[in-house]
Amino acid sequence: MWWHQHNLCFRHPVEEDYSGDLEEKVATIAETDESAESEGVIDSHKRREILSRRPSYRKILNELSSDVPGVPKIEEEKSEEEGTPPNIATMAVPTSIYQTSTGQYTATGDMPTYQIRAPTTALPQGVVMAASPGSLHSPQQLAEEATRKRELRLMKNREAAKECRRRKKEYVKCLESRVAVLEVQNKKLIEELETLKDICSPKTD
DNA sequence: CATGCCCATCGTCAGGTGTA
DNA sequence: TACACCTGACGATGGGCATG
Repeated sequence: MWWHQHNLCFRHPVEEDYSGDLEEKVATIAETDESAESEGVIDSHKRREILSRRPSYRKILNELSSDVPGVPKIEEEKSEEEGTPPNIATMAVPTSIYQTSTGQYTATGDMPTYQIRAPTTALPQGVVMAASPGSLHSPQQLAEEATRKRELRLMKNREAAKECRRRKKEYVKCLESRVAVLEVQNKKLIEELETLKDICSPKTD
């Protein structure tokens, strides 16, 4: 059985969409919603501890597709999406440094300016390999290196989040179409059963 | 027109998962 | 085991719509 215990209650109003319901529908899982009352009681931190992970959408869908011929596989990348040219990556270099609980970061004070349109597997290599740790000397250089690494990490994660959301949408669409197919199938089987009943049952008149 | 509500989307963080 | 990747959660933002 699937990961159906995941997120039965703690639905984020927007991002946490209804895919869980679809999963239940497809798998015909008996719902145990006694925990619905506890919504809002458990804080976010505890929530994360409770929630169990499930496989990635790509994995799930690919497994689905191997089981069911009609189910499409999630593609690795759609670089031609929206018709925008790939491999455009511009980043503003932050100037000021601030301290957070997780480390020393920098900021410009306004929103970071970036425009990225590159496949996740083809990140700007020039940026990645720009400086090796051995070539750093002054604290300023170290700070710049840390900043550069952080910006790179954020950029990668931004793209990863986009891709993840795209996959999730695709996954939900797939589930929806699967629900439709199964409903039709179910209807047909019920009709067939009724027909067979009529044929097999002896007339008593 | 101003305000409030709802929804979609985005960027980020944190932590789980996969793999070399 | 370190590292990269993936994804749930959260807050911010902006657009659309209804209402006063």
